[in-house]
Amino acid sequence: MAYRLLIVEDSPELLEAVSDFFLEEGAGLWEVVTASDGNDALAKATTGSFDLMILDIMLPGASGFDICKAVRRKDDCPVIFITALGSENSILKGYETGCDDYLVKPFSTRHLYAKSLALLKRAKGSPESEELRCGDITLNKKTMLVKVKDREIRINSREYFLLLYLLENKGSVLTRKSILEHVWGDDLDVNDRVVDNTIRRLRESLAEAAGQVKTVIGRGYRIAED
Amino acid sequence: MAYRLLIVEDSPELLEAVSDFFLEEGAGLWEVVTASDGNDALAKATTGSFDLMILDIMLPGASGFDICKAVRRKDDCPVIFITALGSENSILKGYETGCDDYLVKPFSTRHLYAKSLALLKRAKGSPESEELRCGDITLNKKTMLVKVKDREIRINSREYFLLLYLLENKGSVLTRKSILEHVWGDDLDVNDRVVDNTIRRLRESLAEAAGQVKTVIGRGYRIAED
DNA sequence: TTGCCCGTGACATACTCGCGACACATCAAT
DNA sequence: ATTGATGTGTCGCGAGTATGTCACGGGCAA
Repeated sequence: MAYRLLIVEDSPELLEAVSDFFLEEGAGLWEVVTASDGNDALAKATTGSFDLMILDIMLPGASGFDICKAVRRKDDCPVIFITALGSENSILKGYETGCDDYLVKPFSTRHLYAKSLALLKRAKGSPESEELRCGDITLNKKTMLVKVKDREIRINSREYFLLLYLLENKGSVLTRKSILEHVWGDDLDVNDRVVDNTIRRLRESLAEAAGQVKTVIGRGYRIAED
Repeated sequence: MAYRLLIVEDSPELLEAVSDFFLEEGAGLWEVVTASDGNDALAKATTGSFDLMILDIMLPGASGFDICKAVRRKDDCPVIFITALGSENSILKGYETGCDDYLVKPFSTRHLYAKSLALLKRAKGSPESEELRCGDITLNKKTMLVKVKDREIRINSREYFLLLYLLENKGSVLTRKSILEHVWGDDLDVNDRVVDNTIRRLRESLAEAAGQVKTVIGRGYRIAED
């Protein structure tokens, strides 16, 4: 699914350059909304829901600072300032209003793009990773194929979603209860032992990598690197 | 509780400047570990557990990239590169290795500090931030792993929840009654001595850190820094 | 000392979990 | 429709682990 991005910048050329770069570089990854004056931006920022905002500071109407503050009152959406104001005070003011990053013009669009990905990854968890890996196990969300040491293995649906849930929470201990909720959903009229059994079958399917599925007695299960 | 910060930089002056700034500006907020060559840094980064790393790229021994990659194999700790390498390629390579930010020298220490705070705030909710620490004991609520001096220990479920309760109320004395209520819940038809016994077993599990679990005669138990 | 409080080891029991076996549903090929 | 292959839920057993209980003894304060 696409990430919603708001770009606010009063120079039409720069706005277009940045916007185009995101659209071309991450084909389909971004859904870009733009604004070129402060009040328009404020309206869009406060009413819409975004995954990332890139804001100029000096704007006609409300300033980038104003927009950032307004956003922060509402949610925790990542914010990057791009501005010609390179003074230390201005930078620090930016961070005080709660921005995540501050880029002084002129800047490399590619650099901005890399920053955005890193920030999004930090805020949301990895953007475009279709592959989840842990030790010898690789799971591809798109093809739904699972590999152990680059050898493809046969795995059935319940096991697949269980493994997916484990991998998406690599390292964490998952209780039976939460496993049931996430993998079985609302069919909560099932026996507790299905989890054990599915874990067992998953381990069988994983063959050499079976040991990576750890049981934490009294607490649940987790997946580990080895 | 202090954030554990690793700073790696081969110029002694810069290293000291940055380190001092963090220690003075955020009095008590930071626990700083430093390294000035790549191999030392690599050892510290992979064995210790940190909340943030600030890495130079060009170093004697392993490079900052190497350190970042090694760290990423283990966990998700935020990484900021500080370097004289300002070329676009180098910056992008930095982001590819999974860093969160890339600062080109010369930079403002105050700016670095602000970035660090913003990043740390953002990284909340990541595994590292779910950690409770007291003296040599670290408990991660997400992974449910307990470490003593960075060495993982085996602990069973009852002991785990007892330790969790102690750590969440670090400093306070907890009576047997309140411990029973919180750790045992509704099964209140248990003997009073189970608490003692579980405390004993917890101390066994904690090995060297056993002394941190203090008994307060006539009142109950508390956990202390040493 | 006396009495209370706590630590400790031993022990019995309760519990968890892995496992095999089986039942039933689904689905495709015949 | 019949058949068989496959996927999935359920049951019950047994080994290993966790946990509650008890009894004993030591330390400390009065």
